[in-house]
Amino acid sequence: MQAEAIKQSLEDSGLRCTPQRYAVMAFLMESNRHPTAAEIFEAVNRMDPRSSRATTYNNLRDLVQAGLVREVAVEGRSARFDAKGMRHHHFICDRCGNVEDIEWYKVPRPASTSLGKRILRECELIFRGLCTKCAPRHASR
Amino acid sequence: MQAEAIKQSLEDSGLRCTPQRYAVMAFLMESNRHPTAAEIFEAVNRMDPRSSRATTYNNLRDLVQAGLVREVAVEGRSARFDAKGMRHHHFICDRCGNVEDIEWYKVPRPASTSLGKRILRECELIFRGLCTKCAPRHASR
DNA sequence: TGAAAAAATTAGACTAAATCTAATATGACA
DNA sequence: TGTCATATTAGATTTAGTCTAATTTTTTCA
Repeated sequence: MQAEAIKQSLEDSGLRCTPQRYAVMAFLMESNRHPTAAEIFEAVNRMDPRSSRATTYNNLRDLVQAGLVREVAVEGRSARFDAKGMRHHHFICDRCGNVEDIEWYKVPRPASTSLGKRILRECELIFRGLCTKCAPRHASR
Repeated sequence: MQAEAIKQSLEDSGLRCTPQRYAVMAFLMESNRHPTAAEIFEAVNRMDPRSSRATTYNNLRDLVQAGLVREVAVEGRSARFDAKGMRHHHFICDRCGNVEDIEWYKVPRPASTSLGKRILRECELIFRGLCTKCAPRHASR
């Protein structure tokens, strides 16, 4: 189950699976937003293991170094993080500033396939600087 | 000349062309990196007009609001800015974290044209999350 | 085992970026 | 010129993040 998987991936990366470290990972895995370090700190401390600010920041640093967590650049003042399970790129919309995940395709697809068509549509949005939510409404700008 | 153009664009946006405001704009126009607010503050104060920290931040805020300057999201702790002359999107490389400007195309081009080809190539890089500098070296990852 | 060493955690001090505040200066215009 | 809105200022405050030195936990290995 999940718990074992987290423990495993920590150890595969040469990190001990401490309660505090585990809690950070678990929270990041179940969260689909991109929480700030402060939010993670708060969430982890809402229930058990208790983790000081320093430990939370240290663990985030270690997890990023190990490649298990990615630091995401966003519009705003504080760095945000997300669990790096699937490969995706972070796209920031020009208009609303939201971060949108874009799948990472290992191999370019021909434009004739349906995946190829989807990719092309996404490309179009990227070059307009608009996320999928903003694009339809401003197609003509 | 430049000075007049800046004055004009400030006034077109309903902003008075104060010495401090002008200095920020002028510095951003001539700079091709994406300086931080602190760097802008320092640069503006190296020579004349003198601008307090609060004013520099206020002016940056106003310029962004007016659409003359854009706040750029980067990997790191402090927000960065650039003059928004040409429309381009900011792409952050997965590997090196650098910000790369990507032109903003108003209209999608057919893949048969040479511009179309270039766009497709750029799309490919984006979906790999790599900037042009990193992509060739890691094409096979 | 259990003593010594290594790794992790902690509270709280510190730093730096950005914002806020309240006082003062400047420019627009009747 | 006098009045009013706008802009600027110094410096205090807030907030995210880092650092430090002491303590706790885990590992190692005699």
